[in-house]
Amino acid sequence: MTPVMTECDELSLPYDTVLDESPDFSLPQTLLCGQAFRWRQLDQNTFIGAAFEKVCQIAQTNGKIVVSCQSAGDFDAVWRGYFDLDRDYGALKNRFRADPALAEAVAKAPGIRVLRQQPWEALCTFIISQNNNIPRITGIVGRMCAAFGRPLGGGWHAFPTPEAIAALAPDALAPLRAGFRARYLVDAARRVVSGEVDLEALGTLPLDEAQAMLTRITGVGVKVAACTLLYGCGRVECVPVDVWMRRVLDRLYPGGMPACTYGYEGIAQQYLFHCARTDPGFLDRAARGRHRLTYFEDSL
DNA sequence: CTCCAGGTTCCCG
DNA sequence: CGGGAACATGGA
Repeated sequence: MTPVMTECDELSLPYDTVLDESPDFSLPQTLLCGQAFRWRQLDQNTFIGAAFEKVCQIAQTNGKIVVSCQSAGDFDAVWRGYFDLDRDYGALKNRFRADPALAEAVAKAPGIRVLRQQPWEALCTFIISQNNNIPRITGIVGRMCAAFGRPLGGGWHAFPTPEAIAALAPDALAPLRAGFRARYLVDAARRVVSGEVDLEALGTLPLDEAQAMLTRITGVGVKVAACTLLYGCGRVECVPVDVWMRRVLDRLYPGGMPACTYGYEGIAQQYLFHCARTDPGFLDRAARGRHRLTYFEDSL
């Protein structure tokens, strides 16, 4: 007997939207730079993933980017916003290039964009990220969706709702192998469901108030709060400071992010983070360059 | 076997 | 208050 597939297990992505290729949008640079954990690379230039309870495949070939969606309205309703396609990254990068170190970082990965994810998913994935590495974060997030998220077809699942997680005891999360972070996820869910953490308000509240709301959650410190605000709430002025950005700030910007990033510090952060993490010589080179500038100014 | 990983909490001086 | 160790898990 062959097993019968129910209709909802099948995945079809019949609705294509075609975009022109752009120097401001690289799929690997954007999807593999540690900001989102729900994308699988099918080949060099093809990815499939889920967000906002939808699945899509996105491929870059022959000067075009093809976004293949489940339903007719998905591109405009979900993916246009998710990939931040209405923001002019070319103009932003021109501003950033006023700073020499940023100019190098932008040149190194010019196709990075900052995704606009859902607040709850960003909160959870960055709770999971603490003292952890990207492959394992991806694994835990995948198991979390498979175990508790609504099926979307083809074995894909939505990210679980706060209600679904709030209803669980922490040991019910044991199969995720999230370790000590399991109870943090349940605490976060409980506070979201109770309204103590207002995910909508995080998008507009003054940054210090939004941070205070998030850090009330056990297991959420300043860094995870900043990631939630930047990647989940569209707060592009927000800079998560992890070990890599700590080094960048100490070495290059002890007085804070440079003026040319004003209002978009979080986006500038993404280029700097990527460069510091993947290019071992970047910080030394950039710091030397900074010293030369300072020396030059002193000699005037 | 030790070390480390987009941190945070807890505890001790 | 400031500095460390502990915290689960798994890959190098």
